[in-house]
Amino acid sequence: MSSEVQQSNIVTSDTGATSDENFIVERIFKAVMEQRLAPKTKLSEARLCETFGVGRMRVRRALLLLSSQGIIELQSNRGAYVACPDKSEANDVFAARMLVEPPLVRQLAQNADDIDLAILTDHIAHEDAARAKKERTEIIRLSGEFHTKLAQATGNKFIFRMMRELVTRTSLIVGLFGSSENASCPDDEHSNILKAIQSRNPELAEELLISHLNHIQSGLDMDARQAPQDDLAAILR
Amino acid sequence: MSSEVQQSNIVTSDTGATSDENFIVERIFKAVMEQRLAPKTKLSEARLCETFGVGRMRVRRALLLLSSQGIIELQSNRGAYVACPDKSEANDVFAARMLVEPPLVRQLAQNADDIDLAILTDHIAHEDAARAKKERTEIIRLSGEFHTKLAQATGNKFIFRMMRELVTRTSLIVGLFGSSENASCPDDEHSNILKAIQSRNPELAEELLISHLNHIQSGLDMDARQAPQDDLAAILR
DNA sequence: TTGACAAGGATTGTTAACAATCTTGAACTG
DNA sequence: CAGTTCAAGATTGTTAACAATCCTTGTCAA
Repeated sequence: MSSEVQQSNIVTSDTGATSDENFIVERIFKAVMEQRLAPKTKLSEARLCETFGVGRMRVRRALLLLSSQGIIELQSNRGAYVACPDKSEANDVFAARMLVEPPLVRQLAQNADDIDLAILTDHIAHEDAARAKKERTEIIRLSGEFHTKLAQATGNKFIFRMMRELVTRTSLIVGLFGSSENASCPDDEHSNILKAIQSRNPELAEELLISHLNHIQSGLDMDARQAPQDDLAAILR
Repeated sequence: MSSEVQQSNIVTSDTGATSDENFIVERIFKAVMEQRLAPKTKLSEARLCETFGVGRMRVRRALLLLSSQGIIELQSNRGAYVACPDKSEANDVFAARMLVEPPLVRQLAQNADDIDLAILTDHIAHEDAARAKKERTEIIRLSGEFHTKLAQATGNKFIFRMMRELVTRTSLIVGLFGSSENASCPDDEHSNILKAIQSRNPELAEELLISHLNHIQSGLDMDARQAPQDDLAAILR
């Protein structure tokens, strides 16, 4: 495990591309992740240009990158829309997480160093604080980020990228199929998973994670999809 | 498990983007995968334009996509170069595969249907044929593709994408750090893994896969890196 | 000979105009 | 009134010229 992880420079997200479009990508990515941009929302080039004060080329490149990550969908001659996962895709996302995440926490329970654990502990504190203040978007963001940080704690950028994609998709899915209450993860499950990792109990950590994922998935209603639209680019600040 | 998998339309690689640049991406991707394009090779826009008979914009978009997949590296004002993984990245790739692939084959041993197994069996036959004829690039291609097809057999596009990225990186790494002999996977290990899956023996399949990955990794010399260069764009046909 | 320096050419990055496609809405027909 | 057609506007796709940067090469001086 690495100590540089929390610096978030070593294990970071986007490869290639200049910093300008990475900024746009990150902003939109984050907005989707926090469910501030609903699926099917149209992202027009002109709007994004003025929002970010940047040329059309940069916006187009950013959109291309986002589409390659599955965050948005590019329709030919029709523009970019926030991705809208369907039932089957939702199942795939959870299946993929069920495959990857249990071995991940198992490994963390065996190998995580103190620095990683400190970061995660710190994160849980933030989550609790946000929950206490009932800050909806903050709760959503931190809930997803916990899982991302688990991956980050491995110090492995491939694992991180995989998990980041899966967690983002999960956020879209929960926004689409979840009831307003369980928009985030159940209260203390994250904390319990971390405790299992800290007490170096791989089996327990894995078991808790599996039931955690099951809780999230079972809180979804795969048939009734949520209100599709809403649009403001002021969402992007 | 799905029956449409081998049609390779359901679980496919690239999201978004028009077909033209996907063609370019696929061509370069494949060339890297088959070790016909060595790391550090420069991919100049002009060259690619004439090679594919396409405008500069298409090429630039393709390069951006390839860089987002980590296949190439975009250097500001200096152009695109085939990615050149270092020692630490190589270790990360194998660590990620060790995390993902064992549960994957375990799951296949439990759930793979006859169609999936038939595809894999067929693949092994092709591999053997290529080996018999000593067709180097074909052997390399099929060796990697076996692992990709394992992922494809799950019918899960996220798992597929993850594995595809990892396998491609592995190909780069083996080309860089491997001796000329073990450029591909050891002879009958793929076959044995498949047999374990067919006989519905998850533990054995997992065990064989782990030792298979270990064989590949231990055949590498992480310190002596290979001849860096060679360039022709006729490589792309 | 070696090194620094500068000019020219080559390559990449950016912009703006143009072309193609889609969307909107009003007029028209049945 | 419902449905269709068509034209104007809006949006996206493409191209070509221009700007900026990098690389090469030849010259010069130590």
